[in-house]
Amino acid sequence: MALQIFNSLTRQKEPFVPLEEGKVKMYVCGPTVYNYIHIGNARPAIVYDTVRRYLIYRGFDVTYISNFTDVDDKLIRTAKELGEDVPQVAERFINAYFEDTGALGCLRADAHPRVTDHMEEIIEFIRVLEDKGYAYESEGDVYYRTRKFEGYGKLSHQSIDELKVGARIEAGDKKEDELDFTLWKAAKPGEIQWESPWGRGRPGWHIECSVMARTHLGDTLDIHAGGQDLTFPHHENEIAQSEALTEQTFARYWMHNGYINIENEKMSKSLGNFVLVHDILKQLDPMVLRFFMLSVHYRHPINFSQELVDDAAAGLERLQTACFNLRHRLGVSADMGKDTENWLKEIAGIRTEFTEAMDDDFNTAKAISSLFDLARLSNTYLKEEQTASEVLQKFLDLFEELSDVLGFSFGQEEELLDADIEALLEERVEARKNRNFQRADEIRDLLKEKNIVLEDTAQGTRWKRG
RNA sequence: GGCGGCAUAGCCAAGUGGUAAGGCGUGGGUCUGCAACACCCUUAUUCACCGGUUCGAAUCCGGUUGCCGCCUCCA
Repeated sequence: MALQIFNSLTRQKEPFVPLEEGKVKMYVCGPTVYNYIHIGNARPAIVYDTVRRYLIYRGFDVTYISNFTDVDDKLIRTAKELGEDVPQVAERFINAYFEDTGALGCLRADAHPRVTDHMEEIIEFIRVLEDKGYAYESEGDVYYRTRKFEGYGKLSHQSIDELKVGARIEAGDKKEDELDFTLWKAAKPGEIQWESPWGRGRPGWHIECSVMARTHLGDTLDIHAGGQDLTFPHHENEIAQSEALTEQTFARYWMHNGYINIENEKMSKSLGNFVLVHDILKQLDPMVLRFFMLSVHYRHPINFSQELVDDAAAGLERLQTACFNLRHRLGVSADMGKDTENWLKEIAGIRTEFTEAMDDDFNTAKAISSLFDLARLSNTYLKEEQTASEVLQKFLDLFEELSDVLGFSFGQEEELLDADIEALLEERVEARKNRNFQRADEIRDLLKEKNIVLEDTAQGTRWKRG
C-alpha cells in the first residue's frame, strides 16, 4: 500500500507521488513573529515535522522550508508598544521559536526564510503580476485583481460570488472589487518601509509565502501545509498569485491541520485562554506535549486540558518504562532465550503495523497504538526467565526507530549515582538477603525522598529517577 | 445565507461495507517479603436519533437533533 495523503484541494486521500521521483518539496507556513508561539502554532510545527520525518523514513529526499513572517501590522504594533524596532522584536521571537519548537523535538527546516530578506523578489513578483494585468496600483497600494484569476476559490471550494456575500465592504475603499487583496501596502510615516515602483511601503500578507516558496523550492511544490484557518484566504490567495505568475500548479498536495481548543473553548485573546508554549513548558515535559498532539489525527480538532495532558503523560510513561526495563534487562541478564525467531517475527510485524498506519494519511494516533503493542510485547517477553540479547536489542532498536519517526526521545542517558547512594543500595541488597525488610524499606523510603525509585525484580534491583 | 467538519465506553481516541484498535481510569486476579514495574481478566451485543440500500453498516444514502469551524486577523 502506497502512502496516501488527504489533499485539501480535492478533499480526498490520494496516493502520494512527488513531481520528481524520490524528492519532496515541502513548504509549511510559519508564524508571524510578534510573540511567543502558542500551542496552536505548536500543532503544525509538530505535525509537519512528523510528516517530514516519516517521508524521510520512507526514503524520500525532503526539502523542507518554513518561513518567518517578520514584517506586518501586528509586528509594527508590538514594536511600537515595546518601544523597539520591528527587526528587534522579530529577532527575539524567532529565537524563542527555535527554542520552543526545538524542545518539542522539531527539526530545523532546510531553510527558514524571512520576508525581509526577500524584498527584491517580492517587488519583482508583484511587478510581473502587474504586467500581466493581475495587479493594479491604487494610491500607493497594490491590489490583486481576484476576479481575473479563473481558479479563485478552488482550494476553499467557494465560488467567487459566494465569497463576496461575506466580504467586508469598506467605505472609500481603494479596491476595484471588495475581494481584491493587498499585495503591497503603502507605508505610513515612521513605519518600517522599502522602496518600490509604487512608492515606499511593505508587502501585503499573502505575497511573502508565494515568493519564498518559489525562491526556495521552485514553481511547483509537492506539499504545502498549514493550519486549517489558512485555507482561506491565505492559501487561496497564494494560489492566485503564484499560478497567475507561473502558469504552473503551485502546490500538488495541500495539507491542513485542525484547531486546538482550550478546556473545550476556542483559544482566543478575548477569552484570555491563550497558552504559550514558552509558559506551558515550564510545567510540562515537552515530549508529553508532542505525544499529546500526535495522539489525535492531525485533521481533527484537539482539546487541550490538564486532565488530558495528564492522561497523555501516563501513556507516554508506559512507553518509557518499557524501554527502561528492556535496557535494565539487557544489562543484567545472560543471553539465553528461546524461541528467538518467533519473537523477532512478532517484532517485525509491529513495524509493518506502524508503517501502514503512517501510510494512511499520517495516522499518528494509530501509529502510537503500535508503540503500545510493542510495549506490551516486550513486557511480556521480559516475563520470560531466559532472554536473548538479540531479542532485547531488537525491541530497543524498534522502539528507537519508531519513536524517532514520531520525534519522541526516550531519554537513556547513563547516570551515575553518588557513592553514598551506591552504598545504601548495597546495604539494602544485604538487608534483603538477610530478610531485614524493615531496614530495606527504610532505605527505599529514604531514596524515594531523593527522587530515586527502587524496583526489585527477579534480576535484581533497578532504580530510576522519580 | 454559502461551504465544510464532528457526534464511538467514565474520559481520550482509531476504525469508511464483514461483525467495535489502543491509551488513561475503574474493578478483580497473578507476580512481590511488602511495594513498584509488569502480566491476565473486567469496563460499548454497540457506534447521537429515525428511516433506507445490502446477505451484512459505526462505516453507504435520505432525513432529524446537537456541537464546531471557515466565509473577517488567526496555526
